[in-house]
Amino acid sequence: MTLDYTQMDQETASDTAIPRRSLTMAVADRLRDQIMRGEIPEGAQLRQDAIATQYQVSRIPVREALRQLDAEGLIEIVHNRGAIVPALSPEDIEELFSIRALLEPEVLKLSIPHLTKEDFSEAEAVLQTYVQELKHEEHVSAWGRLNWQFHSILYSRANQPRFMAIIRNVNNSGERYTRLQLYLTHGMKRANEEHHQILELCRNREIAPACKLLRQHIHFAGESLKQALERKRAAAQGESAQGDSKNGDQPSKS
Amino acid sequence: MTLDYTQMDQETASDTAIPRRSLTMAVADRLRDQIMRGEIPEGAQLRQDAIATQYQVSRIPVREALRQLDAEGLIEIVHNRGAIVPALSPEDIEELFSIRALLEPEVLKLSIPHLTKEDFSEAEAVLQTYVQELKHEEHVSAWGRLNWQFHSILYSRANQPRFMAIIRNVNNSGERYTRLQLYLTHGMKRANEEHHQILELCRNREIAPACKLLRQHIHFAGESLKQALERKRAAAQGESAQGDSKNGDQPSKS
DNA sequence: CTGCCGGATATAACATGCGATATAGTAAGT
DNA sequence: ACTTACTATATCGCATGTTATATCCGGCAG
Repeated sequence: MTLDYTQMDQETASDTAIPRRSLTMAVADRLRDQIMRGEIPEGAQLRQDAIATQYQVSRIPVREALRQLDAEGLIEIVHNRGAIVPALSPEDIEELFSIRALLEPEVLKLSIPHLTKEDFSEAEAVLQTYVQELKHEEHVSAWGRLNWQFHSILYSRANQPRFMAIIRNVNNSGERYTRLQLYLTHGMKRANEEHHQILELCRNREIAPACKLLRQHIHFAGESLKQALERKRAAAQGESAQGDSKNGDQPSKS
Repeated sequence: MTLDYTQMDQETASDTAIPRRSLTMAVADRLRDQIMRGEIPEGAQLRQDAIATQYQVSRIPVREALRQLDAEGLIEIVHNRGAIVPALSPEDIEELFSIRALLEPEVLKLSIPHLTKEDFSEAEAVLQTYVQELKHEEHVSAWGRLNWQFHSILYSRANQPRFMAIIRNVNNSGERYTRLQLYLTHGMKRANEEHHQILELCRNREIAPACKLLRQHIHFAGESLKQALERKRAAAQGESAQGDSKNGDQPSKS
């Protein structure tokens, strides 16, 4: 996977202009970010022309970016019918978190022995930022990123790039639902406490307990998210057939 | 006419969507197959123009197919410099099989309760074909496919598409090295015996033993492949050119 | 003789245009 | 009035042409 991990947030502001480097990559990053933040809601169909004109590029980079995202599992491309952001079923959520619960403890196990003090303080800083952001409800989308940052720091010393690529993709696929978890504030609180506990166990190099707690942590997060999703779907069932306007910040066309 | 839409020979019944093939998909399948069979050797650089003229298509489908394969982890695209088939290090092999050893038993556990008699007989047939093919050394490339067929049949009832997608990709990434395992004939024999044992355990619905044996089976296969690869690399160290048997029809610059 | 710089060439990245295909809307027939 | 078939439009897919960038080679200077 040719993801450019080095430079992530350099072009966050510009809406239409794409900076240098590969246009395809830039468009893919942009769309991925928008999907993960929920700005492109589930079920939305991504039309190549609209995206191309929006980003001031031709349709070729857009097409390739869409194919990239399709391979990452973020969208689905159907022949001659465009790409859509699939709505994840509770079963999908369960499966995603099962994969996480399986892979991430294994990577953590390999990483813990090589974690440095700098890693720990960095993770600590992320957790503090996390607490700060929790106070502002409007920063929901930041939570998912901070969550991933914390986890990925802990895994960073495992030196298992393929594991990490898979884990990253799986996390991305579900991240656009993290805003749902805001509804269960106690769930977030619990997650935060577990994060601190996990970090402490890693500091003490208690590998097995840390991995076990991590597995439980992921499992619980998946369960609560699954339930939140089921509630949301049940609530959306009663409403109109077309009016899912609660996430009305969709950009696909204007 | 090098490219035929109509012939969709592969695809075991695991895929949900079996839509019409686009040129991009066809090219991607072709290239993926060639890479997995080893017809495109490691280190070869895939030039878009050459592939396009070879398959009688334009460069656009080729580009998109390459990007697809890149996202699958089969090749690496470097900006403005084309795509290459990466040479996997022994550590890569180890990581790939670690992932398999982690994911596949979990899927098998979920699948076993729902396996039918038809599944068992189908798997049995694959194993018999496998034994047949082993006698002909020239059919090495068939072994990888049969191996995957057998495994995927056992997992097919788990109904975990994302697990399966990951497992499939991980298997694909390493499959072009299965020919190396031919060198250790006893390893193949052992693999065959283990396959039969696993199948028997699945028949008796002995979930835990089956999963445990599967894990060991994958682990052993990875270890032996890793050792074979190390031997090959050590041998290739002396002679800069190693004669790969069949790559006469490939766009490799020389 | 060697190392650096600049142009030529090859190759990938991107844009535009055209043909193909699916969906929707309308009209006609039962 | 309902269903079906046909047409029109919007969108995707592929081809060809153009631009940008990296590599390679040769000349010039030190």
